[in-house]
Amino acid sequence: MVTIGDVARAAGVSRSTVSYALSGKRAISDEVRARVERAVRELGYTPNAGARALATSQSKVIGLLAQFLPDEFAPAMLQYIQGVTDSARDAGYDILLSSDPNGPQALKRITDSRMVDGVVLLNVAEDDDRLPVLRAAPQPGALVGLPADCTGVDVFDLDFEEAGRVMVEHLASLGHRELILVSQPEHVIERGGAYVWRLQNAALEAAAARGLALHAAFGSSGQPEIGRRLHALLDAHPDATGLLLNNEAAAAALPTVLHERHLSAPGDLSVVGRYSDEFARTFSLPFSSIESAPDRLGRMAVRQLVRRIEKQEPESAPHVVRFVSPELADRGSTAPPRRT
Amino acid sequence: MVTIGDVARAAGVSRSTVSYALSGKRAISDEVRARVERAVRELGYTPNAGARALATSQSKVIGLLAQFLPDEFAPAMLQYIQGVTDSARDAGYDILLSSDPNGPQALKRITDSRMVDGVVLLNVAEDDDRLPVLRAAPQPGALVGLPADCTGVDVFDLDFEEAGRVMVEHLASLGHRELILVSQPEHVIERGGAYVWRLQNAALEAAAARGLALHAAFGSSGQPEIGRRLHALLDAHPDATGLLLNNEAAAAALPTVLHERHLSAPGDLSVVGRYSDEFARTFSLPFSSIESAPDRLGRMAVRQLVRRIEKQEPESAPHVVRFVSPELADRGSTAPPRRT
DNA sequence: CTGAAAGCGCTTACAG
DNA sequence: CTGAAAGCGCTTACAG
Repeated sequence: MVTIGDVARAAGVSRSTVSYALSGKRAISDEVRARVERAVRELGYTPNAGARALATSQSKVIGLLAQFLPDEFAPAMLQYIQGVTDSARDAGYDILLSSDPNGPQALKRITDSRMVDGVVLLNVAEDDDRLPVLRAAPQPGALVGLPADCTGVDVFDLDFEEAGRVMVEHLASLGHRELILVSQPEHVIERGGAYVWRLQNAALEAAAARGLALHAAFGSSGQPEIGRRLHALLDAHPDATGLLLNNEAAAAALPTVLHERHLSAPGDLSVVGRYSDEFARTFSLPFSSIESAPDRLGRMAVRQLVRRIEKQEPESAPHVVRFVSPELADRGSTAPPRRT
Repeated sequence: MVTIGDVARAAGVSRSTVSYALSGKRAISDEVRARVERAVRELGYTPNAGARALATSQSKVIGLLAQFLPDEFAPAMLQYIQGVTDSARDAGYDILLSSDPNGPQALKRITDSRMVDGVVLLNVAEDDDRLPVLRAAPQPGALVGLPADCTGVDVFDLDFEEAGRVMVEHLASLGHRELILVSQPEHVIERGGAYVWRLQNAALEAAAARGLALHAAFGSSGQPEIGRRLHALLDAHPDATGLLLNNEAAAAALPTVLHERHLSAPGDLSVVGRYSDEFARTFSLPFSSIESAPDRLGRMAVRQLVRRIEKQEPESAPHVVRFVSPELADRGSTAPPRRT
């Protein structure tokens, strides 16, 4: 392999001069710089990442701790990953992707070995067992998802409370009086997916404040269960005129369910989901929905993380907890309820 | 940070002894080993990855070159990624994920800098511009997807030709005489997605051999275009009784299209897709399909790559091109055609 | 069975 | 404006 020594020899300068010429960290005469650049080009020199990391204590790599949980919704995950990798690249960082089911152990190894300069955690649970490890690590961390305790980390999440309110108020203002809310499976909550509660409780409160009936239920995360569940809920609440979905699988299954019941939205039922626009387009989902903005959240997390890594902020600038406000993408699946 | 020197001091031995005790590369007395292990545990020592990589010329990292193309189907991508990361972890490797739109440049940087010991390429095109870079790199590479020229790399792909034949023959044997095949968008082909041709040509041949009419068409990769396209195709070929889908978005859109046309499968139309079982479950797709096995392909690629990296095979063992044979998952969406 | 030392390829004070 | 040298934290021949 070609090393900095080869470049130095070819350019007729010292290795340190090559290093400085490349980093720009001290003034170099135009002539020498040109010779170095030429040698770099001709030899095809790329610095050895391990050597550089060892010398600088900086790897220029960000760790991305994802968990591919069987009962959580995979496609959304890719969008988070995409937001993170894209913005990391823009900032000059590579991504080390871990999907180890043993999150704390993987995180400890990755941070202790100094493979990464910082870490983004996806799928953060209310009481996430990776957080103690992250707080003990020397590198900064950014989370996508809101834990109970946010000390020592930067946190980014959709404002699920506001999302619940927006969903309910949108249908209330159209005149609906009885709604069904289908949430994620109970496993997700048990695992600490507090966002399910956050949306549901806010929706219940908003419904109570407006005098609406809101039937809150859990749904599973795949077929055929979720389809049966939707049928059962529609059977159980025949007078409900609005359906709120905080469950991507339910949204994906709903067109078929409506077909089977000979119903259509918004004629027979107004529907509001909570998922990304990308998801809606790819899966032909014709329902209005709260944009869950996974790519945007991933980008926000990386940008803040990079700011910390590069200490653009004072050493221990206060950590942030930032919520993306929900926006309703209107796809025409809501209308005033049919008079009964 | 705690270094091997700290461990050595705590255990009262030399740094080399610590290294050997940890690697097992030479005999160590039980007593010394115990002292070392204790010190490692108490100090929480993890070797510095950069230093180790520099000393051994091995990073224990595999590069994963994915491309998040806007008109290709995202959810399938996550399954490839999952197969790759999971099997890499099993083999003791971490994953460096690159989604750089400039694939050749990213690949060159990652390999030249010795960040990775080997590379897996996803989304491989017929004439993939990353291949020259990969062949010139000192690390081995494994591909998911079949390029025109396979020299110097290990290649894994679904047997799309056989898939086309299986689809046609399955419907032929049920008595269908006129079929429609919806492929990926033309962009995908122009970009070098030769698998589209491979499946289509084999299907056309099989149809010709059996005396069937097969209307081959392209479809777009998202809504609402793909829905309109399906309607148009069904309008144009009213006598077709079988529908073959080599296009995930089309499969996702079809339930709604059938609903809108008051058709059902297999009563009015027999349908066979080509996608993964995971995809079918998540998106409530009730159609029989050829299993595309993304996770399996990812695993195969990594296993072969690791074998090369670790030279378990003779230095330049012949490179492999391995096809996964298509299996038809029966979800009950095919039947003999309705008599007209 | 163990240790002292060289070397991996960089960066960065230190000197001039 | 440039160079010689130390040092980052490992591994591994070399010696005993």
